[in-house]
Amino acid sequence: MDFKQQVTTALMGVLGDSLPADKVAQLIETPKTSDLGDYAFPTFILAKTLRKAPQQIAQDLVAEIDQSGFEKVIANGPYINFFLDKAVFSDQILTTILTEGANYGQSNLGKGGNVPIDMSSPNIAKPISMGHLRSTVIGNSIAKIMTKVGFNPIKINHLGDWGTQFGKLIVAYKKWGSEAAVKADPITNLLKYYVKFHQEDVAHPELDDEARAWFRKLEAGDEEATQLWSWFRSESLKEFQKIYTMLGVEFDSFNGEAFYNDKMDSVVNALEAKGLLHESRGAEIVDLSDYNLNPALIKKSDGATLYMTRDLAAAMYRHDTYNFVQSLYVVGGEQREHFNQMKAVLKEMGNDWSDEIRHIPFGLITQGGKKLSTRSGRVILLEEVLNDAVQLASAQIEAKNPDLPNREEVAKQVGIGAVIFHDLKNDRLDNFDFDLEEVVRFEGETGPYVQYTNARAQSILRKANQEVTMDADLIVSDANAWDVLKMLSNFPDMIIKASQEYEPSVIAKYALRLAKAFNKYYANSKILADDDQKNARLSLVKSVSAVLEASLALLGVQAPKAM
RNA sequence: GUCAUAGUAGCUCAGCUGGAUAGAGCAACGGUCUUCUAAACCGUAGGUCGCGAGUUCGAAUCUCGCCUGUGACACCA
Repeated sequence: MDFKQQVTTALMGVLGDSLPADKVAQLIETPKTSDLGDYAFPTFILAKTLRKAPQQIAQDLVAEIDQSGFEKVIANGPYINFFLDKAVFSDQILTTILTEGANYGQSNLGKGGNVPIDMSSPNIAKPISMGHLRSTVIGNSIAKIMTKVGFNPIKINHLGDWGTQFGKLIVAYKKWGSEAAVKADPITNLLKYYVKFHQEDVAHPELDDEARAWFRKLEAGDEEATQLWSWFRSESLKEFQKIYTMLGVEFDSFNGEAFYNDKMDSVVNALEAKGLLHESRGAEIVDLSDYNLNPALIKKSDGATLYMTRDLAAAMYRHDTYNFVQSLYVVGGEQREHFNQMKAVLKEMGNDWSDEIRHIPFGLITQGGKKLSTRSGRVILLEEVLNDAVQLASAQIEAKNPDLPNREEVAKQVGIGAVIFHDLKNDRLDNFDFDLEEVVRFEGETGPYVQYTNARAQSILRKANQEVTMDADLIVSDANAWDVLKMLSNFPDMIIKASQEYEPSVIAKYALRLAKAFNKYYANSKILADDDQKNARLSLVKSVSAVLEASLALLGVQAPKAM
């Protein structure tokens, strides 16, 4: 039964023709606190047509309304407050969750449509930083959320595996590098060579010429250059894989920039054929003044292609390959203009599917208020942050629960869970200043708080020593349980909201509120008391755990059964 | 300068398709472990919702202007 529909029907019974049903449904709101009821209807809009004070209207309507099926319906000032029948609600929601299990909240809005998601995308030979973490975990969570509403996401790691920096890298490696060092610690040493190159080329500008020459060789398919490039790439990837494993993120494609090398000519040709390409200041551009945008640079004055060219090729490749219903790019907000340009160019080419391309921007991470950058040395290495977090979690377990079995495993789940959750709990667009203590906090509104709540629920289920049955009605009448039951019923709506807004924080905030409601119930009620509602209470605990675990899963956070 | 994005408690943020006394967490202060995991729970204190107009029965929420922060503004990605 749809409870909101029940309220709408009741209202329509007394409103007559004064308001259409969809308008009524739209006006029904959820009061801030349970003591004001479960649904409320404000009567202000009726004041004009009925020529009565809203307070009076509320009273009059309540007197006429059919209250059957509700616990009570009362007038409260200008509002009509509806209190649902708690027994019916309790039984219905708990039965639904126990029956559907992990499928609770699943829908098929997406009808199986393909949704490529451009995410993570680190640069070869450079370490993965906190900035990449955002794209990785946001993209991963969106993929899970999209799956839950029936889409088929395709996670694409658009690696930064091409560009002039590879010329520099090859020069540096040949001058100062060693195979053994790269094999032992690829990222650290490749980065070292790269940095040394930039130090040396100040005094020795001829290095830049060498680098350019090597990059040209690479582009021409020179065997040695290609072999080195491919080796750097695979060593880097191995290193990245360690971090992805820690984060529990998997990809469907690692087609990066290099993959589109042979696909750019056709883009340029197509633009030319449609007469969109213009020469300006020596470069080839597409004019976008109709869109109030700067021109899109397709070719540099030296004839070389650019980021835009490559992304256009990638966009078209993804369209042709996946026939997507949406194409997402989880990329920092500073690239807004770029994606607007890209969509505009595709549109100019006559591709109306360009409307289904969505840039999912996110805020910047700063340190001490300053932007991070590899060159200036302000980098926060993700691996270090994750390791620190695991260590802190381990210390926490030592202090709180030293007898816990498989402590190391749990420390990883909790430490890394804290980092991921911290990144996802706020609006994507919020900037945040990096503070390790803040990121790996275990108390308050954090991932570990949600995990801990679930661990407590699991602990009760273990101690109960009895299976939850659905033989009798699952009625939990405890007042403290009411908010928990209502929170449980909200989960499907939250998933839909999160999917429409591409906002994992919707799920994270929901999980926090559910956990909070459950902890309050837990602190005030004896769940394992032997009375006739014990089975019902256990079904509530089981449902809470199921939904908490499902929520964490949507965020890509693990849920240990004990911690 | 243009465009985008943000400004809510000491700090970090919810709330923003208009609605009932503006909510959390952290930090501070004070309570609760002989009873299901105290990574928890309860309480106290803390706010001109950047500023000023406008629309409305009603504005943190919508419109306009201003101030401040951040980002982007063609040959990087």
